[in-house]
Amino acid sequence: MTRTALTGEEVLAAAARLVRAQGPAALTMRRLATELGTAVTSIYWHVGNRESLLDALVERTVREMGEIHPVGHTPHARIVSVARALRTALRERPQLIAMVHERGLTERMFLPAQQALVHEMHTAGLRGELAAEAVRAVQFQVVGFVLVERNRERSPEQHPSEGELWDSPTAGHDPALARALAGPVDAERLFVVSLEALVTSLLSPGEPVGGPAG
Amino acid sequence: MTRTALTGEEVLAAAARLVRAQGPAALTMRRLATELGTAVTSIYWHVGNRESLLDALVERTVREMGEIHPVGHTPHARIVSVARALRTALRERPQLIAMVHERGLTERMFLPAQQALVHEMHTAGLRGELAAEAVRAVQFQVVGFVLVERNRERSPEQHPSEGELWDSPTAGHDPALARALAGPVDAERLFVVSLEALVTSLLSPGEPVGGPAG
DNA sequence: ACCTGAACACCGTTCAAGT
DNA sequence: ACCTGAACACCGTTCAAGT
Repeated sequence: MTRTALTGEEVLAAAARLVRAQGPAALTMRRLATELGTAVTSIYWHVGNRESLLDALVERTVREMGEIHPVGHTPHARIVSVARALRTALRERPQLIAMVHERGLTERMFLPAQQALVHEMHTAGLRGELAAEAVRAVQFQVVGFVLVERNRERSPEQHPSEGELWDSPTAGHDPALARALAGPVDAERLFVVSLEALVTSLLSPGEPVGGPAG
Repeated sequence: MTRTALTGEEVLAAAARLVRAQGPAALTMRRLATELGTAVTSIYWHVGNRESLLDALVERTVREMGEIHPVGHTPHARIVSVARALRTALRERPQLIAMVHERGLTERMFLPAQQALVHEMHTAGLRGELAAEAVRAVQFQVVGFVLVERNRERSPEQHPSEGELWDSPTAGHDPALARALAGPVDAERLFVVSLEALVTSLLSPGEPVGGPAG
């Protein structure tokens, strides 16, 4: 019945388990202590206060997000593949990613992907500010999309749902559109469509960046 | 010194003031009561518990976000103007928008803009599923961008900043790119660039949607 | 109809005291 | 070096009691 000495790693693992299973609100110091079979105050000795525990948890998630490998034979395809891989990785850890986002480490998390993207932009012939802008555009696109997507999934029951809101009168006599907007979003498809549009535009050197104002 | 009878509106206004001034964490029932000069328990009579108070607060924000007027002479320009107006409105209420997002009412908030966008897509000749997809692509783009943007602003001091991370070796011998990625983001410009790319692609009927896979 | 204080079950955190 | 319980200052919420 005597437990082996508590370690910081052990605390972290239990904390991650709690967050994954019941969300970040369930991660209280007292519950964690019960889970570990120790006094609340022992946790403080190993990982400091709750704030630094969350920091460590998020740090670990950022490390886990490290690897991405572009695939495909053109810069366009390879950029799209990085973006898709990133989306997948983000979607596998929804609560932890939300915590990373809340704590402002989204950029750090994105760095390996950013480096891969830089390489592809160079291959595609982009340099300097133009390449930097292209990299960031893709980054914002992916992270933003995943945040919105996740939000939609977490709250499938909007109080007046899109479905109820998009009855025929408001849809401008376009029943197919009304049906489409009332139905669920094909997020995968929407993601690829927007991404393709963005990447195509970024890699075409003809258009002046900033585009026509109207 | 006797205060006039407390009203639900009064409670809501004080709550909004607290959130705006000190963030959502500062909105505790006890602090709110002190602010209002009443007992904590009075608040419960007027607005129910904390959860429903936050609901009401968010509801009010969604209502406030109602109006947007497209400007410009082409559908392209008018769509871009709606997106920009929306971004501006979202950025004026950062904490409240975060709360709307957390509570899953982002869609409801976007509805008036969505209706305006549908109109413009129709004018541009898009119909049915294609139009619906275009509307949603713009919606995801704007909301996602603002979420990322807001996150970056809230945490300007990344522990290893992008600046430190992008020293010359990692940047692939492109000092201008390194400088650009190390510096601050021109969010306005990035927003417009990505948006222009997206809208241009959505409104061009030549390209098959879904694009080349690589 | 509206307001109140007391009480309950939770929090995070500190600290002196143990081994 | 590691663990503990007691104590403090906070929470949200309920409820019986007041007017």
